[in-house]
Amino acid sequence: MADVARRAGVSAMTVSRALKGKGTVTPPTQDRILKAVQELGYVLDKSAGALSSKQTGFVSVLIPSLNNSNFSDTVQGISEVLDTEAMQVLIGTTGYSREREEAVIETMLQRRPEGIIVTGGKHTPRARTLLGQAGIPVIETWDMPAAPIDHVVGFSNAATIEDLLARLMFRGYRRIAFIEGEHGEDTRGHDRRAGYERAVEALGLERSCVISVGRPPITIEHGGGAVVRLVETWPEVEAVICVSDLSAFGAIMECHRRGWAVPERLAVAGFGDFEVSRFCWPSITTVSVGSRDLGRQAGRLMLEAITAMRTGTPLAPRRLNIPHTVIERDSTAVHRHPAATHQVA
Amino acid sequence: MADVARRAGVSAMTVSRALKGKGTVTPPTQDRILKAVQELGYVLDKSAGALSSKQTGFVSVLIPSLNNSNFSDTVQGISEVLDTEAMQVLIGTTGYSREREEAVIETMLQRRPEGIIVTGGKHTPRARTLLGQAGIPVIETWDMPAAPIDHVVGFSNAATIEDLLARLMFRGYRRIAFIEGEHGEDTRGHDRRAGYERAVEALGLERSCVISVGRPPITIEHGGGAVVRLVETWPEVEAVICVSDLSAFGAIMECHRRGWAVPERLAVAGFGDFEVSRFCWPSITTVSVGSRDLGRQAGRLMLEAITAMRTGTPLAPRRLNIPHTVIERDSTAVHRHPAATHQVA
DNA sequence: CTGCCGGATGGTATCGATAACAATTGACGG
DNA sequence: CCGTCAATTGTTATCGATACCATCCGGCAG
Repeated sequence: MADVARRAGVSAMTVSRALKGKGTVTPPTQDRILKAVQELGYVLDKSAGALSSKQTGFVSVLIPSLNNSNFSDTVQGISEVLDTEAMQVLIGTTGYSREREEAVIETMLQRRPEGIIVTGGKHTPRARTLLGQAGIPVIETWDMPAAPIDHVVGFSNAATIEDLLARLMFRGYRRIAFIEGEHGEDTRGHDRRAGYERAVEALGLERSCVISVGRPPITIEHGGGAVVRLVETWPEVEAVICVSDLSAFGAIMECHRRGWAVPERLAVAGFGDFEVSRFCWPSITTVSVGSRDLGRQAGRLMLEAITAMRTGTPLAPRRLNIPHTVIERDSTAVHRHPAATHQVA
Repeated sequence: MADVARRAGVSAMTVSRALKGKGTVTPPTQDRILKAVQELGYVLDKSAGALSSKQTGFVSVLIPSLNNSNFSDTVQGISEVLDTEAMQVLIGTTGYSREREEAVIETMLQRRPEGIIVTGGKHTPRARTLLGQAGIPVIETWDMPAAPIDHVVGFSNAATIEDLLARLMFRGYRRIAFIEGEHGEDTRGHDRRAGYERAVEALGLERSCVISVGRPPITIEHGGGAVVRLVETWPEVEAVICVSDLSAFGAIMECHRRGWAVPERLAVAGFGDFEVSRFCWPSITTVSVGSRDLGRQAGRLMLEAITAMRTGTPLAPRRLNIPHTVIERDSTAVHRHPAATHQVA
C-alpha cells in the first residue's frame, strides 16, 4: 500500500480511504490513486484491515451438509443478502454431528466472524458456551428451540409434520406410517417424528407405524429400502410420510419398480420441497419452508444485529417464526374419504 | 493472549507456541497455559496470526453453484483433504457467469488465500491476470484447458460425451439427440455439446439434433420441457443425451407423464452421476467423473503446491487427467442392434 | 482584511499474533 | 568443579491496514 501511496503522491491513509469509498477524497486524488493501484496490480489485504478495524467482514454459517439442497439453498439466501454489504460467508459443515459442530464452531471463532448462523437448536453444552461467550450475534435456524442462545429464524419441525398428517387425514387416509433415520443424530428428523407421533394420537389414528433406517443423512436409497420394509411389515398402511423429500423420492421409485401404484397402493409424502419433488412422477406432496427465503431472512437479521453490535448496542434476541406450507401434489392425490373434495394442486 | 500469558506466568510467545503445538514447550508449562486458556475462555485470533506469519490457512474454491451436487461433492472432497492440515475452504459461487467469477476472484484475493481452485478453464482476461499475478498455486478443475493458468485437475468434457455416444451407438441407437442450455454461459455444457457434434460426425450418424433450452444452470424442469420439444420436432429420435443428469431426470419424468416408455420409446442418458440417477426408475445411464474424488485429488495437489510454495520452490504446473466412466443403466437398456450383447449394469 | 470553519490529507499508534534472535537454564562429560 | 550444548523461554520488531487526532487549505461572513 505504501508503494501505491508513493506512486500516487499521497499518504497510505488516503489510499486506504480511496479504496473503501469511505471518508472524503477529492476526485482527482481518487483517480491518481486508482491509477496507481491499477498499474501496480495492488490488491487490498483485508486480513490486515480486519485486524486494525476489528471488522473481519465474515459471517460463519454452519450446516449439516452441503449436499442437501435445503441447506445449500439457505446458504445461498444468506449469501445473497450479505453480499450487499460486502460481507463474506464462511461455510462449515458438521456432518449432522453435534461433536463435529462443536469442533467447527471452535475453528470458526478463531477467524473472528462478526456473526454466526447455526442449523438447529440443539448443541453440546460447550458449543452453547462458546457461542454465548463469543460476543457476537448468533442465529439458530431450521428449528424453534425453547431456550435459544440468541436469535432464531426457524420453525417447529414437529408442527410441520402435524399439519401434513392432518392434511392427509382430511384426504381420507387413516393408516399412515413414518419413515425416518435412526435416532440420536438428526435432531430435526427426530422432531418431525415426534410431531408425527403426537398427531397420530391427537387425531385418533389407529396406531403409529415407524420404520427407522440408516444413520442420517437419510438418502434416496434409504427411502427405497424403507418402503419395502414398510409394506412387508404393515401391508395395510395407506400412506407414508418420509422424513425428507429425498427418502420420499427413493420410496416412490422403489414402488414403481415393484409395481406398487403411487398413490393408489400407497401414498407418499416428504418434507423440504426439494426441486426433485415438483417434477417427479408423480409429483410429491411435501412441506415447504422456503429454504432460500429463510436464509434471506436470517441474513437480513444478521446484518441488523451486526450493525447494532458495531454501534455498541446489541440487538435484543429476536425470534422469527418462518411459516410453512403443506403442498399437496399427486403422490397423495387419491381421495379415500367422501369428505375430501378439494382440487389437488 | 497477554492475559493468558500473565495468568500462566509465561510470555506471550510461549503461549503462542503452546497453542499451536509447534516448537518446544515443557509439559507442565503447557498444562498451565492450557488451564489459563480454559479459565479465561480465550480463543486464538487467526487473522492476527495470519498477518504476522503470512499464512492465512485459507484456500479459495470457486464453483458455479452450491446447488449442483457435482460441485458440492467436489468441495466436500477438497475440504476433507484440507481439513487434515487445518486449512479452511473459502467457498465462492459464480452463478455460471465469467463476470461474476472475475468479481469473486478479486474479492477472494483480498483475503490472501494460499491457493485457489476454480471451476472450468475459461475465464475473463482480467481474471486470468489476477490469478496469474496472485503468486499462489491455482488449480483449474472440471475441464482440461489447452493453456492452463497453473495446475489442472480435470478432464475433457467433450471426450466424456464422445464416449457416451459411442456406447449408445454400440447398443444400437442411431438417431441420437442432445439437450443443452442456451450457449455462452456454461462452458462445460458447451464443450459437451461440441463432443456430441464431433462424435456424431466421427461415427457417421445421420445428423445431429440439438434442443437448446433456458439459461444455465439447466434444471430438471428444463429437461422436461426439452424432451417434449424434442419428440415433437424429431419423432424419429431413439435416444437423447442430456447435458446433465438433472435434465435427464426431468426428461424421464416427463416421458412417464406422457406415457412415453423409457427406454423403449426414447432412451435417455445424462452426465454427472448424480445420486438421483442411480435410484431413479428407470435408473439413468450417465458419465461419472467421481466428483468427490476429483475434489480430493485437487485438495492433495493443493496441499503439495502450498507446501512447495512455503519452501520457496513453486511446484511446476501439473496436469491431472481424471478418468471418467460411462455407467450404463436401465434408461438406455433396450438393445436395438444385434451386436449388442453385454449385460447392462 | 481578518478570523473562523469545514473539507481534505498526513502522522502516529495500534490491532494480536508470530518470526527471528537472544537469553537462560539444566545436564552432562571431562 | 567448570565448560559446552541443547532445550526452553523471553524480547523485540514486524506483518498491512486503519482509528484517531493533528494539520493544512481555501472560502466566506463580518
